[in-house]
Amino acid sequence: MNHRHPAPPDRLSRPEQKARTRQALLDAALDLMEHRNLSSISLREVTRAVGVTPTAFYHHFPDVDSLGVALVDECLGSLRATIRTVRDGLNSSDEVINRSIGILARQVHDHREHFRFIARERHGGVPAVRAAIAEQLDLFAAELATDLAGDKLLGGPRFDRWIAADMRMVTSLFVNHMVWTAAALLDAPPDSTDAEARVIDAAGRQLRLIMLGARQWTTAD
Amino acid sequence: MNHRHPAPPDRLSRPEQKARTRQALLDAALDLMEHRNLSSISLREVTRAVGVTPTAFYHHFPDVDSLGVALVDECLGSLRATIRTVRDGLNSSDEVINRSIGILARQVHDHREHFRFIARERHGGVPAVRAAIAEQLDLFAAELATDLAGDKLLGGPRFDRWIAADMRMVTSLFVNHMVWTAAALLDAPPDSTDAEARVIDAAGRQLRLIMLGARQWTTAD
DNA sequence: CGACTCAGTGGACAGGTGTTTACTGAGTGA
DNA sequence: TCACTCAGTAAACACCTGTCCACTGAGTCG
Repeated sequence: MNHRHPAPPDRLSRPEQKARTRQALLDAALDLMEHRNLSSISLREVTRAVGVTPTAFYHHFPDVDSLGVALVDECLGSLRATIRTVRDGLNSSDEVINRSIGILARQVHDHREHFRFIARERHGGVPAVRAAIAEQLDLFAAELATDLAGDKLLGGPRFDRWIAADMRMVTSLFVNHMVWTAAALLDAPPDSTDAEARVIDAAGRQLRLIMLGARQWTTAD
Repeated sequence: MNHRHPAPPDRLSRPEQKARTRQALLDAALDLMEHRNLSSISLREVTRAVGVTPTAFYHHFPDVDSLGVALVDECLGSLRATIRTVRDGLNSSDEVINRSIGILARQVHDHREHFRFIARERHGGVPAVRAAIAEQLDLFAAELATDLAGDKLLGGPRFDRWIAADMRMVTSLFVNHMVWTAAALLDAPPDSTDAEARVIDAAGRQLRLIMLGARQWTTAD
């Protein structure tokens, strides 16, 4: 038997238990935000849903806004990671478009709450949360810029020749389109594959049209 | 002197007074939403700001959400009217682009609260308000579609030949871009003409790129 | 073992909330 | 003139909120 006891078999260690409660608070908040707003859910509701005392909340977050910031990192961080793992193997630009939208649609389908939260709070919420979202979206745009500049899209625009300012304007166009597409997918009824397909089709056309414009773009200030 | 008294000179008639209070409630709500959210302002706050009893509120709106719906009509209705009055006299497509963005920028500059409200509540808020916003934006897209199809843009895409589905996808692209541009203008500090100019410049480039793509677009399903 | 840490408890606090009820009194139309 | 309408009042209602306080007791470390 162990004469030291750093990790008893069934009972959880203290930091483990704390992390678990913290995660439970995050999950509960996301749940409560299905039909509502970060600023319209109360600290007490969240703790009630988890099954702890209101006071216990303060051991994890100074206030509800900070919990919101943590949620932003959880939601967009995971999406960014997912996208990073599948960014390679680019071929024709149409293929890239279809693939990207497919990934986005799957993510929205699997993590509705995450995207709903981001769409809700992007312009809607507390300054701190908005800033956190803006920061993550800027990271998206920056990563997209390096990917586009580095890789060769067969039959697509020669992004490697673009000046920085134009690069930023086109990546922000893509990122905004992504966020808008996610929001449109959320507005579609969750079970109707038909409505979802329509949104995906329209989004694909829009991206193809933008790509067409980018190919023609002469990069002069 | 008047022997009938339909409108006494200094005192206001009853419906006038009622309309005035109603408008005061709308204005006060918009004011309170400068840093906050429709669902996080309270009925009592609004009435307090106007200087009437909480109970008086119910003579104008059944609840705060309905006030929100009324605000949507006020904000987007006025913008739609403004745009309608200046939609004529189109020339080259670049000119149209610059003109449209100019109008938008001026409107945002003059009615910050209106656009802030729309951006906040578009995906953020109560279902009724979101629906009202979506309806108004669809109206925008429809009007834009008829304008584009009817007029001849010199050097621009021949929109009059497009099929309906593609027309919808491109107008929704424009409307979304408009909303996003408004939001970006709001995020810029209100006094800095420099930041504002950068946003306007980027938005113009994006629209020109989209127009370039539209010109190339072959309308096949 | 024994001292210490700290996640979570339970109760109380002052203050704000939406909505109800009965009322007042100026504006109004016959 | 006179009865009626109805925007706004005043007080009370039960309820929920964030935060403070002193506390408990299991996990942890020397």
